Amino acid sequence: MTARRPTLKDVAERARVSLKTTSRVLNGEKSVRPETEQRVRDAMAELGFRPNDFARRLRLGADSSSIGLVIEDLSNPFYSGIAHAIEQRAHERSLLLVIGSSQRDPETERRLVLALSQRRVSGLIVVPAGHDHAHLSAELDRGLQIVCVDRPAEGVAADVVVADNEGGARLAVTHLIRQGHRRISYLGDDAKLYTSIQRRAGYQAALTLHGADDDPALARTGLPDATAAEHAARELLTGPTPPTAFFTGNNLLTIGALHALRSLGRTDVAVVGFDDFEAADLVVPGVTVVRHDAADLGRLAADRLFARLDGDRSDPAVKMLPVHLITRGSGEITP
Amino acid sequence: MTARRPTLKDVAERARVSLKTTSRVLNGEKSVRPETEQRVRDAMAELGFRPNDFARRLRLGADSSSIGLVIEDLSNPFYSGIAHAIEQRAHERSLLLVIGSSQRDPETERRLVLALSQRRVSGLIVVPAGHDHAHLSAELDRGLQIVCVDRPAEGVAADVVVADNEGGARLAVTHLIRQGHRRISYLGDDAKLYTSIQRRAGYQAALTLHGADDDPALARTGLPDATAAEHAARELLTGPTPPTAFFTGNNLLTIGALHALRSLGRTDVAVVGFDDFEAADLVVPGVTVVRHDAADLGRLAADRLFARLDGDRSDPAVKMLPVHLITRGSGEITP
DNA sequence: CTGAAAGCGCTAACAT
DNA sequence: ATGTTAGCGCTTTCAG
Repeated sequence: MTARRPTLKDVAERARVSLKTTSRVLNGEKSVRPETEQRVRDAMAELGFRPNDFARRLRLGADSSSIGLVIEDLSNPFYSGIAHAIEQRAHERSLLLVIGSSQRDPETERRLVLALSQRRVSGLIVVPAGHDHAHLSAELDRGLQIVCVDRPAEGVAADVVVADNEGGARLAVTHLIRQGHRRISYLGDDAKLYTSIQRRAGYQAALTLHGADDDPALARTGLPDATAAEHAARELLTGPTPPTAFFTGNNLLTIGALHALRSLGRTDVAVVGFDDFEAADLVVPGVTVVRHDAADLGRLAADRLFARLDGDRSDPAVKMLPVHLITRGSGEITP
Repeated sequence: MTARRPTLKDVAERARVSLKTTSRVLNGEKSVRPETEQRVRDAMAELGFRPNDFARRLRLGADSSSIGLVIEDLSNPFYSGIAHAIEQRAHERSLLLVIGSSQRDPETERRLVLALSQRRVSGLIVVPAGHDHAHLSAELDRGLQIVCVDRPAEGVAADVVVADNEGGARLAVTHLIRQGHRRISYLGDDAKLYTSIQRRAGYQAALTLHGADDDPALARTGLPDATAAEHAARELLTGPTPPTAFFTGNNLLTIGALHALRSLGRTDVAVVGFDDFEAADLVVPGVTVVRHDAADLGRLAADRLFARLDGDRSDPAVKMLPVHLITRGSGEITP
């Protein structure tokens, strides 16, 4: 015999008042005699009453007072940093955060977006995966507010908050060139990803601008993780025309490259990585990186979404955050 | 003129069928003529219809098909690792994950738990903060399934999944003693925290068991972050009776201690830390740590919760996960 | 195969 | 200060 969850009506009967009076107490409306209010409150406590959120929101025509976040991989510190910043901002507005990891799978992303929309999230922040973003446009058309973070969704009229990937890469590679390097290798992940494209472009731009070697063999992309980067770096270093420096496209690949250098006993090769990481300053030499702040990215994305929820109807805009070169030693090794 | 969101009734009218038939199509019931079904589907598409989840769940008496997670700090890789594992498991069951960070504040935790319960999450996973867990018991009494992870909530009859903190600490300190250390310092965070208590206990137990120095001045707790640990370590090292080894209570404190050693130019002091961290093997020497897997913790907590949701009514149990000592060099330095 | 009516639990009007 | 009635959008009897 599983006792039915008590409803407002049950409370009303127990307190010997009408449903409406009970509702008044629940909602803190003032026009209730203190004595009556107390009786109602007692009844609620005795019954362990909890208002039914669905009924309430249905009646009010409200949304779920939560925002949805579809992110790539919550276990990656960069993305969880974004998520945390968003969660903090949401908390300030008494909104809950519903999270789903797309695992870079466009279909998973699509399903998550749909599920979140169905649950009537107040707004959505997405790290877009894949290339077909029709489902996002469809939600926008239905009136759901969407903000993209870390990369834009091509062809979707939504706000975007991104880091200056291209500029950061140019900064990194120019720095290496200034140290005297001519043969600089680029290690990157999925070449079709927006961030990869931008970083690769910055790499190329810097090479061209300063007349460094633009040898296609030096650019290795499609590296999914640290191990792949380690293999690629080792191959390059032991090949016929090795690089004297690496520019690595993300934190995992940086770590992979450093493992390769370590295992080959090479201390004469420079490394600059995109993304900072824990203990980067404890490695010897310290790892020079292009840092971009995940928390800032998340914060600004949340703020953009809230502005929209508050009625901002201006044209969708791209917000690009600056990045910084943190020199710690590994990028200052000369050839 | 913001057009009202179309309802099932609107769809029914447009398709010139009854509400019920439309509902049948929506729910994929078979007893609808294909032709009728098509008309309804067309109407839905034309109107951009989306079923109202609140109405649906209200009518069905269902919960929100999501699970709540109240965690300490999503930006800490350890906790985001837990969160990610839970999210993956939830995804397999088509459940969404609603996350809130308590920031170690019991009042924030209480509010989050209440909010999640009100939203009718199917179940709750909590990293308990503080000491008064009455709100958790209250939810349990109302029938909400709760699993605690990383630490138990004292006095609450809920399942718990924790790492073997005490055993891990004993392992670490015994290892240092075996290297010949007698004066081993313990750096810990908030001394009232369950994990801290356990790790501290393991430290003491090992000291006592092997007759190493149990000097109270060597144990420093209440260190909130890496910087605090760095200061504490430096003080100890430059004090009258310095330790020859450190056992650090979490990843942040380990990094702080390493910074202190680095800045003092000390390479003769051993360090073993609780928690593994990114690039721990790239530091020189590699950092010896007690590793416990956040993903395992999350996975098992989720599995426990799902078992409960599936009707398991056995007594609440504590699941303790083993930890492993990863020797990389820093813990093998002899005095 | 299709439809009319009732009701999930709550709040907003409109009484009293 | 309190109560009555209607209805949010959906699904579920129960009829046709």
